[in-house]
Amino acid sequence: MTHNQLRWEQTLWAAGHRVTRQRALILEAICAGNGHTPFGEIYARVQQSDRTVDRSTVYRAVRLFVDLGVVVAADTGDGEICYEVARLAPHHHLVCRHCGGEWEIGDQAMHAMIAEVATHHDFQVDTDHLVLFGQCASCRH
Amino acid sequence: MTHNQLRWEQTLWAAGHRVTRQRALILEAICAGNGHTPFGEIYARVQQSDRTVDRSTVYRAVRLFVDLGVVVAADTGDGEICYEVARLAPHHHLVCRHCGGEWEIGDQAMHAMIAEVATHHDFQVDTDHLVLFGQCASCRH
DNA sequence: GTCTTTGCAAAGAGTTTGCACCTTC
DNA sequence: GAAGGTGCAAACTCTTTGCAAAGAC
Repeated sequence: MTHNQLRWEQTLWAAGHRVTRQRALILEAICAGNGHTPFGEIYARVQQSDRTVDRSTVYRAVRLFVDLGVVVAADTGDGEICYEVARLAPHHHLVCRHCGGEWEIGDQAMHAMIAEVATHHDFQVDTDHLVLFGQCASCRH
Repeated sequence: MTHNQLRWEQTLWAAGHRVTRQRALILEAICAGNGHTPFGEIYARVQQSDRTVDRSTVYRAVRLFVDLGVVVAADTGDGEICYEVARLAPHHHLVCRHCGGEWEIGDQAMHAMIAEVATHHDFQVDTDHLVLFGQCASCRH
């Protein structure tokens, strides 16, 4: 939720980029959503704080954050790319097809799957952000 | 590879749609790729058979096929939506981050994961098409 | 003062829509 | 013959780029 200020500022600085008010606003907007935030929503949130920030600035900042690894780009499955601040522990999302609800889960559930794929297909799965669709408990009743 | 003619024609017909030459070409183009086919490639293949078929026609046909369940839309992860003819058995894809290779796997590997999510999160995963990223055997050496 | 970043405007790619004509049934 | 599909053109959305002015350091 709160964006570890020191960290991203250092990361930018170390890569030779400047720390600006706009970039702070944009990162704040990405943090504001507790899950995945599509581009349009990031822009909308930034606009609420400062109407003068341009779309192109948001595009450039988001791309920069992704390139630097401060933000992770994930893909909700319908082709819409969503953004989220990078975290240490890999995690995944459950999305209900019916109500559209989202839940976050750890990656314990993936361990067995990853092991199976490793042995049977000699492939090292390295997915830090899966989106699994299905039906949530309430929608199933 | 071969598109079960009777089946899709019946499906269209049953839903009150017409079977046309263009739709046949478009479905053939989707089948032509043995894996995921992005929109641009579908269009390109259709164009090779018949230059007069319009882009909008391909868009409309693909959407219709997806709506009717004849074709499945999947998402390779980078925001590009790919299409594939629907099959009975659910299956998933492994994509190597390094060489870009693609492998198809069955859904046995998912069973454990699905069970885990069902018990721990009370969520019925219903994902018929996952794309898992990682490193293939050759690229790991 | 230098070098990056920003806002603006314009261009570009990808996708959708309206409509007159054509095709399927 | 009626209902639905097609091609064409235009519109629309989303994203990127060039450039002069503003801002970070």
